[in-house]
Amino acid sequence: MSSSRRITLKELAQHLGVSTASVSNAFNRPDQLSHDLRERILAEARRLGYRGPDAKARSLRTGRSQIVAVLLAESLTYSLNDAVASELLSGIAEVLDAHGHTLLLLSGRQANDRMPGSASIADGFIVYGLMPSPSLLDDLPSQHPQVAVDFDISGQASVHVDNEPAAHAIACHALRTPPHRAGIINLRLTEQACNGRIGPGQTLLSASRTITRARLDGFYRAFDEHGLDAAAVPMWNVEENTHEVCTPVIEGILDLPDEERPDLLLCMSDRIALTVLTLAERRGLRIPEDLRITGFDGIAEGQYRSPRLTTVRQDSVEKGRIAARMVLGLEPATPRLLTTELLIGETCP
Amino acid sequence: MSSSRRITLKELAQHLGVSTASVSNAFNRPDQLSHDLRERILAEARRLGYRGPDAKARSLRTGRSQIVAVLLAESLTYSLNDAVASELLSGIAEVLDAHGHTLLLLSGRQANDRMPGSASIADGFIVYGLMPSPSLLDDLPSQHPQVAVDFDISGQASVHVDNEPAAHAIACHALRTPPHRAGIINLRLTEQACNGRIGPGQTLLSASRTITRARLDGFYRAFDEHGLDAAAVPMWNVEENTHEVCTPVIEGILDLPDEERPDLLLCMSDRIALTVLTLAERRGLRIPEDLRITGFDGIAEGQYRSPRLTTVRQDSVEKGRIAARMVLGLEPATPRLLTTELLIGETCP
DNA sequence: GGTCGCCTCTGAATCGATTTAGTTAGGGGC
DNA sequence: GCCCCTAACTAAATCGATTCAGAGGCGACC
Repeated sequence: MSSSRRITLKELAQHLGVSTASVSNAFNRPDQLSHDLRERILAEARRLGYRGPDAKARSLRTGRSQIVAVLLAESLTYSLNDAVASELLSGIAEVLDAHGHTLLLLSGRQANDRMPGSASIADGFIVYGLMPSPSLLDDLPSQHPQVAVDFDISGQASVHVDNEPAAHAIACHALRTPPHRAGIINLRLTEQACNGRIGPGQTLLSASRTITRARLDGFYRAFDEHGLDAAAVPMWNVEENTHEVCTPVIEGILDLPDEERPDLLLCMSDRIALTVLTLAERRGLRIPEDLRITGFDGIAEGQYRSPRLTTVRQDSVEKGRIAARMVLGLEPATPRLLTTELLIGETCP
Repeated sequence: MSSSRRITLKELAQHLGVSTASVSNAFNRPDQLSHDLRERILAEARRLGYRGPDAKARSLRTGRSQIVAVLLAESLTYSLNDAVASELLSGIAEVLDAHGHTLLLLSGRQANDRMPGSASIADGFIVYGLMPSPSLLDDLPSQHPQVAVDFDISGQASVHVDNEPAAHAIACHALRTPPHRAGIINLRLTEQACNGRIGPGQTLLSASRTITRARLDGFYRAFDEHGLDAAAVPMWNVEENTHEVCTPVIEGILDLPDEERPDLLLCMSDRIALTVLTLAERRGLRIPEDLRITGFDGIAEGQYRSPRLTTVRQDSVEKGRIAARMVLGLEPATPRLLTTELLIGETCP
């Protein structure tokens, strides 16, 4: 019954005494053969346990695999546990699913520095974030569509979020109530890796190297407009958007003597803001009386809790949907810029 | 320079005046040809923009694709936003990455009821959770390894968590302080879909149909051992492990008059427990004085917050690692049962 | 000097499908 | 009865690689 090797289309054709073309058509183009023959073929296929054309052979012959690869700048382990990346993937998966495609996950931080060979199996690529090594993109088969998310690949389609105005908006909201001492916690903003206070000597990355630079520009514009000296606002930096990495930096901030501790912290991500919130609560600080906190991203974790995080929401799911539609050719592959929405929670009313 | 079509291995061989075998060996088996020839081939490949053997053709010929598929019982959209599933994927990705494999995401809840044809491209399958339609598993190429996670496929390897003892342990912890009124919030436990109170008429699913049944058995054993009448404990049920679905059910519980509202809620998942926590806090209930809450899973969101959730941790990342190692043949493909760890937080000290 | 073995390299079969061009049979129109 | 058209089916080329069996050359050993 179940032989060790799977039966092939050719063998099935021989069993039936028909050509391989007819069997192929029975599965792919029902209008190309008579109803009776088709039924006969499908019945025999079921009987012999033939599960349909082999994907490897089919993809070689047709040149298409029905697979779209998502190439993530961060490691898969990190990305899968990051709410923003998960939402993006979720939006991508939704559209791919609806159009009979599947999702292959690739990371720019593999064990070795090269793209795995299996990458070239995909029909198209969605690239999320700036790769650690730009040469990785050279390995992608150039004749397949590529869509960049949250950064740019020259000459390719892209989906972006309007970071500067979003950051400006939330900072304006926060600065309506003048803080005694504001502070900013950045994410991967410095040229040299830095987990802690950003000193005057450190150079910052440009907006083409990190999206948080655009957010900082928005913050600065808001400070300026409120007559505050942005350059005097203390800044910290974290290299990774995780509890583990953020915790020591934030503890350093919260453990400052009362007269130095900020009473307003603008954070570059919800993950950072939530970590601030947790650690502040554990120290018995009153939120928002003793400390006001803002985030960025609008992840679910910040909203389905009490107090709710004040933040600005980017629709990462929609970002994924658009990228997926572009890569499938369902939508013109042009640069798209998404807007954001201010969410006023209880951490900074 | 860059023609529209990619150059093939055969064309590269012709350019160089060598056989295709040598070019193939240059990329795959460096010991099979002289150093000089190999360098000459690689140099010419670079010059002509040849990016290495095509994955489609290679996988057809070798029979292996270096791709492992993860088949998820839930939709991808749900799974990617579920912390437990994400941790599992994360563990899988970690091992696959380290061994040069990539990850293909498939869902048992596709648009149509059949497995996408591209599934047969994978070298092996990790199946997570009970499929909505069991026939989906028949579509999987049977000669490739399959590993079941959190359920069983007859005759296949599996990775399980020891649910009953885990649930027993946390219930025992909670019952050390006798509650006035305990309650249990279940997850997809009833035969008929039900979001709300479980009445006496409803039949429960067996442990082979849902993992939460084993957890309930553990709870019941603990009640028995503490001389409490488990059958008298009110139970609720939710059909999906999300804020949206849980919220109305939990509001119904918390809005009960004081003398009926439970002061101990045992929840089948951390997601449920965290939703209880949020809604209780918004109502001004004191945790744990007015209401003690326990979860199940040990997701990060429950621990990196204040108050910390009392729960029992299953190591989903490790579960993923083991499944991946089994599917790659790095570990014997035998049934594995993982133990859990009681985490005592502030929601039920 | 002959033989053996090793190192390089090549020719050709093969993986399992899809698809083009073409053949056959049958029916309708005149 | 003839011609043309369509429907149904087939033969064979092809997609782009891998790999087995074998050929040729060279040095070493007896």
